[in-house]
Amino acid sequence: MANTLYAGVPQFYVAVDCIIFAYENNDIQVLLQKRKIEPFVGEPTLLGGFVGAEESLDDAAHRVLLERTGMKDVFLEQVETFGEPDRDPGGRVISTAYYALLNKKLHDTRLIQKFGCEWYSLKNLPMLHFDHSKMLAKAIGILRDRIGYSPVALNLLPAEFTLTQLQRVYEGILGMELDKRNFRKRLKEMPYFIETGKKDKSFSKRAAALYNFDWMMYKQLKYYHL
Amino acid sequence: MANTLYAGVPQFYVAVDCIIFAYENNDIQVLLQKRKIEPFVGEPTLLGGFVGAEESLDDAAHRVLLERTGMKDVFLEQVETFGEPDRDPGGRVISTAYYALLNKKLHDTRLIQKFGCEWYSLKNLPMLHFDHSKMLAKAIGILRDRIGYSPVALNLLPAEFTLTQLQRVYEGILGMELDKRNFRKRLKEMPYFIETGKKDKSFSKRAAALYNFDWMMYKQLKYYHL
DNA sequence: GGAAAATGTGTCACATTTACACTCGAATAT
DNA sequence: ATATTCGAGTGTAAATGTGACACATTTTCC
Repeated sequence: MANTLYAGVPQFYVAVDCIIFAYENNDIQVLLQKRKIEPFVGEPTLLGGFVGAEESLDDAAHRVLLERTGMKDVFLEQVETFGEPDRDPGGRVISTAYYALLNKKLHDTRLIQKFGCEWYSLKNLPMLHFDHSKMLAKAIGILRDRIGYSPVALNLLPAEFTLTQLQRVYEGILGMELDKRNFRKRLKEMPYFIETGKKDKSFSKRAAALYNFDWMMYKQLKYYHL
Repeated sequence: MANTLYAGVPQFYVAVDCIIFAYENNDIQVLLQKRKIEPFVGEPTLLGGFVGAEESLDDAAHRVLLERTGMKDVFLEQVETFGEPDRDPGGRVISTAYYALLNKKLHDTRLIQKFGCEWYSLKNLPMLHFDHSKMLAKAIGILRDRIGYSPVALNLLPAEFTLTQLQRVYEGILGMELDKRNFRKRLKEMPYFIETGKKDKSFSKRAAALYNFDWMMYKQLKYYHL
């Protein structure tokens, strides 16, 4: 026994559950997995996993992402920890929810199929068991809030993107339409949105300008303005 | 063994740590406790406790509050969960941080003395061991954000309060001075700040009007405006 | 009765936010 | 080759919100 110091103190299973967001076809989506164990076998569930003995919570969430989607360095942020005694009928499990924002083009579609994962539109989410619907709702709330003052939504797009794509991402997250001119006006005031000079024709007849985001400049300006 | 389902999965100690805020003399304060076990015996530490086998995280935080301050029904909100493998040298402990806002007049001063607790001004906080300084910093950040769109700061004041007191609470939390007229102008637009008709002379020569906050009206209006 | 200390009140300049409609360029169909 | 279609791209005016600012009032204390 390594821990004699806290002898007698109860111990718990600790898990992470990931709310994985992606963007495709003007639509924000969430990745859910068919549950493999009782109860609720076959029903969609958040992607979760137990935390390893020598693993941090963040590492566990990154590991779950890597195992299921094949992606490293995915944007992850903690949502909240859920610890009701009866939240999981299989045992006393504390679960920390994370949300992830990933570029759907870079994920491994075979891997997610192998795990029985499927993308669901934010507009048409199924009911989830346990407290997973609460986790999901909280994650959406945090994300909606976050994009108001942080450029995290860019994690849902390729490095080069059009302004219309970015607007669609915001609209999908917020669940409302935005005014094109006002949206673009605000971006123009931010010097870290860089026009690459390239054009994208795949979404329109008239080509749209491709931009990228200068994260270095963003961080420096943000730091400076503290 | 109750849990055969997750056999072989590692288990962890689970704790809560509370960042307890109060207001007194134009000053926001945090309650810290002298640590009783090695390492760092005698140093100030956040008020923490292990979660019981049949207890939720929220319940554990409320219990810690009750044990140490004698207060029930204290405002509590989860901050973040910390789970680095080496965060506590005494064992593998996951800890969920909570912040609490309480009316200092109602707490049991003898009880906190018995536990070796002391109030520290936000303006003059000591360094804390483990990840407790991170927890504290995060809690302050969340609180600063929260008071911008929620009346939680009222939990730091008695049911009847003057507008100057409330302004001092905001100033203490934000760490900056606010304009009196603009502050009061905004409150006047909110119908759930009710003038009681009573006056308070204890803080000024000219008496100040006492207000209370109609939580019912607040919730109803908020709900309605969704 | 005068000084000190905190309460309480309104306006104006400026910045921010919102609403709104047409031309441009390229592909496609006739 | 011409017309049609579709998304890209652009500016202005009105409304709203925010921030700065100064003095009279009431009571206590000396």
